[in-house]
Amino acid sequence: MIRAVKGTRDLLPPSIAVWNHVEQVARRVFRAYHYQEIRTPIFEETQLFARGVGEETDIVTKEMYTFEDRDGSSLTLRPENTAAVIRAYLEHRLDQRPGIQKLFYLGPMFRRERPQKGRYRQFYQIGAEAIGSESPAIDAEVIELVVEILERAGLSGFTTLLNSVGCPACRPRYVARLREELGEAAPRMCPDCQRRAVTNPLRVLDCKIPEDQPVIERLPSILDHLCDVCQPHFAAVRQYLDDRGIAYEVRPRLVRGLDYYMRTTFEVVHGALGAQNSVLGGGRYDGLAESLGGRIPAPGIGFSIGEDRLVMAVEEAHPGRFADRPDLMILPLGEAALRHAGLLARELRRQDFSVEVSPGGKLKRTLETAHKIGARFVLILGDDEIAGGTYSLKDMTSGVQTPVRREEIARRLEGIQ
RNA sequence: GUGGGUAUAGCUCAGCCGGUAGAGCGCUGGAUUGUGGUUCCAGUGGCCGAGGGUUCGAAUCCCUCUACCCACCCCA
Repeated sequence: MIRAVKGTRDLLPPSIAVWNHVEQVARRVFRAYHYQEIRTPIFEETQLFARGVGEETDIVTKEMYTFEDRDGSSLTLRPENTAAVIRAYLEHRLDQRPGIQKLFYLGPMFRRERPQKGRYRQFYQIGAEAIGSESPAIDAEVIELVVEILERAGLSGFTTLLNSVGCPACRPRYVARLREELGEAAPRMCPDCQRRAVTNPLRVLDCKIPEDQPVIERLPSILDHLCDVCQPHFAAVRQYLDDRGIAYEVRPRLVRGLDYYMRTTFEVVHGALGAQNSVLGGGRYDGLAESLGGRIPAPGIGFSIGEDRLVMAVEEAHPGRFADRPDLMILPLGEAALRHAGLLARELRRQDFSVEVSPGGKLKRTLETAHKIGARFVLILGDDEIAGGTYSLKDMTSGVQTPVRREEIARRLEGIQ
């Protein structure tokens, strides 16, 4: 039997309703903050991600779905979308449009990792980028926006982590300092940290091994090494978040995996997700456009929500709450009633009601089916009703059944919407 | 790439020390006429992940493989 390939999955009812709910909430919030949608291709030239994400990152070195096209060019299924959005910004000269470009996207991304809870090879991200301003006010607004999405989606009990990772002016100095310290400390740490101390010192900071924590505590903090630009920028972001009453925790050891981040970085974690507890990550990337070879500066900040993880957490918090239930199920008794039901259903469907028509059978069974599929109302339609010109409308929640005339049905259904 | 766990009905799982399969849920139907949720009855269901070995006999013991899950790595 042919099965879905490793790390991919079918999204089925009823949980697809949660996906739609999350996406609908996101679209509504994006609209409120005046973000507009952008849809970039699912695959791009490999170079875009190699340069955008960082040649040395794990994503680029071992997790990309890269293939050779028939003309010999190297293409890659997108492992993330920020680089592509910036590419589009440069390609279409969106810098020439008025104001800050605020764009959102949602869709599948691809990384060839070993699947586990909350991690898939085809996974979905809901993200946004605000391009064209270096102002810390934008940073705060972006964080406010993403928190708004999470809350309105039905998530609670999450923690927003905030940090600044500096910029090309100050981070190298900090990294050098860190290397120095690690020269002494690393030998006392876990094997992974000893490796990271050489390859990527910043990664040592978020090692999870308990024994290493005391050592990590004593390592220098990047926040003490921010330059004259980064330091006030970070202070301003915090100020604006405080103004809004948005809760966050400063985590000087929060580092991001993608090379393009600078200054503000943030992450939201949630307990109910297993080891992959991060629901979203984001940050500022003022130098990304240049590293893509663009001559136009495109300072920006963005985030991406791991939709699979958000859906998982929302489902856990509100089981069964977002199921798609039909407003009405029509139960015709007999051939004449079935024909009549077809016409009636079409009329109601044109008024945007969700209507199911039973193909027939014993009333007891069809009522049982109506109950199982969650129909809010049931309309019983037999010879008596056709003759009398009224229908029997039953409220499946209360069990109360009342005679209604055709023109009353819509109004009765409205009452429950 | 590394480690651990699990594979038996559509789903969740029993099945001890080897004697050729069970439950609950689901699904279909019935409990006399056109009334659901509860109840009762019946039916439907399985190459016991695949291959090999031990044995008179393997879902059960051994080996190999595969798949899935979880964790590491890394990240959303």
